[in-house]
Amino acid sequence: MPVSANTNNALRNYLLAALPAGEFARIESKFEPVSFKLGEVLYESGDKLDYVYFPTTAIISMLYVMENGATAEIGIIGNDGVVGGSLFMGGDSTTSRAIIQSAGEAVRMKAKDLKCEFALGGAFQTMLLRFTQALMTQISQTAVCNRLHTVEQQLCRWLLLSHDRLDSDTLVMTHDLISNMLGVRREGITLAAQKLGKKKLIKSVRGTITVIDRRGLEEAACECYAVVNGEYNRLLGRGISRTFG
Amino acid sequence: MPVSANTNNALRNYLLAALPAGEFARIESKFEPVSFKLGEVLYESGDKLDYVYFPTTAIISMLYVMENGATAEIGIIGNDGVVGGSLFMGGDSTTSRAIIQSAGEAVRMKAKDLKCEFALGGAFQTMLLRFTQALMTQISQTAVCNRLHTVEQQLCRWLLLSHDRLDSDTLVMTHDLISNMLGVRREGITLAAQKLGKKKLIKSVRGTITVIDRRGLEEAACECYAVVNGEYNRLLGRGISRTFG
DNA sequence: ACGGTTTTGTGTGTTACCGCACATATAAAT
DNA sequence: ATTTATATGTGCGGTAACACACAAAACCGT
Repeated sequence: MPVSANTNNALRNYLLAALPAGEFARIESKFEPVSFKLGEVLYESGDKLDYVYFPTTAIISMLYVMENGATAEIGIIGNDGVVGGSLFMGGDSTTSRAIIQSAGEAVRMKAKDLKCEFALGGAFQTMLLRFTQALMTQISQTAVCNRLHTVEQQLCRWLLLSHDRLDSDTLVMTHDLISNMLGVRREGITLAAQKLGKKKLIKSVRGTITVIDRRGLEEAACECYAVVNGEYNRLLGRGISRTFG
Repeated sequence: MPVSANTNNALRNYLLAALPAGEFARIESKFEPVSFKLGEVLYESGDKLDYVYFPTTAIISMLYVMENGATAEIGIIGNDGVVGGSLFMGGDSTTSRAIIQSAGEAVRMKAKDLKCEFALGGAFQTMLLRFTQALMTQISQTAVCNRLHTVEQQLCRWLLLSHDRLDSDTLVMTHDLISNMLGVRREGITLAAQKLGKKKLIKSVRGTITVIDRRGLEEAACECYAVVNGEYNRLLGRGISRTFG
């Protein structure tokens, strides 16, 4: 019986890994591993949520879809968080779509189980609330960034947030997909990526973007990235950022 | 001893008014009435929060202030909500400034008392969580709106959100202040307000904006307003919108 | 009634991004 | 190897919002 596989998997999620051993042991049996492909939809706007997902290697993007089909990203969630938090907040659905931005694994938990555990009020509850607070900061900063910054700056922020939640330096992602996330034209991303390429910060080749100069990317980004990263560190108690020195 | 004054005051906040009588009675003594002038700052970005505020007639705007001084609004909170929710979420501060957008009253509660009551896990907790979820929708929609919609549409959304939280049809607010909220130029607001004026939706005269045709304003707005309003109704169980049949 | 302040109105030139059209390059399919 | 699909590059006209500079009101205190 491969219990340890399940366990190790779940522990790749920082939120779960930070739980006291006893508490983790209690809820461990509620987890079920799941695997996702790029572009897969976890749930649509308005869907009743049956599960919450704790990503271990996958990255999920929360997208709002307008009536005319235009999209804009609200937030990015990786192995530092949980998708479907509105469940314990009392809503059973959200107004956004959750889509896999980077293929990988997660563990999921039944909505009912989550609500039970949350109601117990221990470290698990504290952690979920703190993460929600961090997510709110990310969403807020997305709003600000959308208002005040250039596409190039926003691309930097987006790449950094994604890079933080990824093992590799290479993102499997087309300009077109990124343009959906940032809510701009595909050509705008191509242009911005070219500029960043000329500055030797990234390398963009057909369907992949590789981060070359992480430090330089941070400097090219607006303050929004640093604010979000700072709050994640403050609230969740450790850096998932790869910032050096 | 004017206990009833205090009581009635607090009950003008829908969140508190919706509490079961017993629960309200228990926490009633923790409330302290406060009065605010336009432009007053409840707290700055990074400040440690000593109180949470339940507006009764005041309206509060959550503003993000950039390093260069530019500002953008994240959300609007009136008598349908609570300011300082990050307290029970586990952060003791936020990255935004809370500023009085419309003068009026509120009741406040000590941070410590709030945390205690929240931990009890009753209707009060449920309500705080549900409101937080509604607020997240508002913030998300602000992000989307900032990305995809014109200043005129955004002005409509903003006016509607403010109007919903106000007794009067007249907002005491200069174009300059609104421009700070929406993160655009003052001239942009003047132009947009003129257009809405020509359509007979509002009347804008030196420091005040009066809503003339509420229904028309809703039609001129992007879908963002309706989405936010819908979620508030769904999650908080009653409409604060003034939408007619 | 007066001068000072605040608020709003208007014009000019600039810029970032959009929408569209299409050329080119890279990968996958047969 | 050739076709087909997908991804990226590039150019051009259009537009919404910008920055800056003032003019014209509306209100305020004395």
